[in-house]
Amino acid sequence: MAERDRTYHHGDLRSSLVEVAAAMISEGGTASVTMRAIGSRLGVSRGAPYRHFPDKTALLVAVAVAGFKRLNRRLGASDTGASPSSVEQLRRMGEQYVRFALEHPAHYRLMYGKEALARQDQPELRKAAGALLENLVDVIRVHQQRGEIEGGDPRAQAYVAWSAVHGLASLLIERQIDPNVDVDELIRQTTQTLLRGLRDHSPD
Amino acid sequence: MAERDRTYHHGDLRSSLVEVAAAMISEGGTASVTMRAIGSRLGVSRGAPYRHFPDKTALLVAVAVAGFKRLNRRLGASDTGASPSSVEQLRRMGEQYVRFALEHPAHYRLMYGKEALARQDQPELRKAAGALLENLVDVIRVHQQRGEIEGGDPRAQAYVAWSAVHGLASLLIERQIDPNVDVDELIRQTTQTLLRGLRDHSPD
DNA sequence: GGGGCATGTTGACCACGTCAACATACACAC
DNA sequence: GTGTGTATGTTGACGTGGTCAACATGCCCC
Repeated sequence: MAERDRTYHHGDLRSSLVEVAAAMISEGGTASVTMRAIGSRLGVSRGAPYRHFPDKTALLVAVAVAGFKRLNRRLGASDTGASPSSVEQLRRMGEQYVRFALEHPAHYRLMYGKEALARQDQPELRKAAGALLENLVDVIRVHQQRGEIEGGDPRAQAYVAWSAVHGLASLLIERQIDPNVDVDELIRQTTQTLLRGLRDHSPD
Repeated sequence: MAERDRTYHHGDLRSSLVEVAAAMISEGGTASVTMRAIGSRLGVSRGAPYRHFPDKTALLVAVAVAGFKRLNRRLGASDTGASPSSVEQLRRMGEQYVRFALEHPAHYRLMYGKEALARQDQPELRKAAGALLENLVDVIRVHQQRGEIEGGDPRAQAYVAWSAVHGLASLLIERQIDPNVDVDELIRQTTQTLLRGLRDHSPD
């Protein structure tokens, strides 16, 4: 993957480490990611990563951050999509979100579920996830101004929307959902319900 | 905790193990749960648990299952609540769900996020989580019949509802949500939005 | 062309899950 | 009661993995 020639000094170990760790997570799950294994895969010793990350957790944080950035980029793409017409745009964002999780389940799990990462407040992680939220808030604000979504605190609405898609993604990944269910249809139904709920109307 | 007298044979190690493991998870997180530590806390050697569980994962599964049962019981309580009047009942269920997660974050995390548990299809776990879903489906069906919720596949709607509360619970636990946000209000808003979305009306 | 810092290596340590061999004691038959 | 078999608990050992300290290497800049 890394195009560097292999001298004694690797050249760009740090980013290679993140890449390889991410790949290994995707292939074999978090359990298969071992400092020794990562090193050996890069033709480097087990100790080498410690020159770039204080410990394994820090490496995993970097991987998680990279995941958030990728996800963010992907959502951005569907954001500025062809026709920024109706609520359809928001729908598509939600869909892309879930799809990302389904395509990279282990990576997604790391981004969220990792207790070890959440335990210490990792500022980088927080920032990456925060960026995601900010983008969502912006999009919601736009839709509010168009009157397509009920007024009120856009941040709160963003949290609600995030909850919906994250919850669905999470349940799907953890196989809590009957495999016979039509996933596409379920995604559509979820975003549909969410958007209906966010649309202004009705008494209470 | 366990009231047994400590002879050589513990008497009821199996359930004590589950209890203690659950307690340790709550107190120190999953990482603190070690076969050795569990044993020592029960005045028993590190090998003893292996007479009751084939491996650590099996023990954790038992803990997770216990968690699902507790959660289920709690939701059941709010189900048959005083006034089975309006959609308020559903709202309360959602609220209780999230509250449970907030009160037992590590336990909740174990119930879902544990990759190791999900990886092998643990039938017991599946059953316990399935029971949760079934109850939710039932409640939704009732509300459908009352016309308080749009018709359609109640199972799909249950998944949508589950996604919403699970997502919110998960984000809260993983501290992805700004601590300055009023949690109660956010919970209310989430269930509110969800129920609006599920209510029948409007074109599409 | 030499010194210093960044980077990589190796040996060692400890914690942990797990297994096999061994110990104990309770239950039940006689 | 006595004996024996099975369930339960213990201990020693092994392999894996994260991590640190001591050492090696080589790039960069004067």
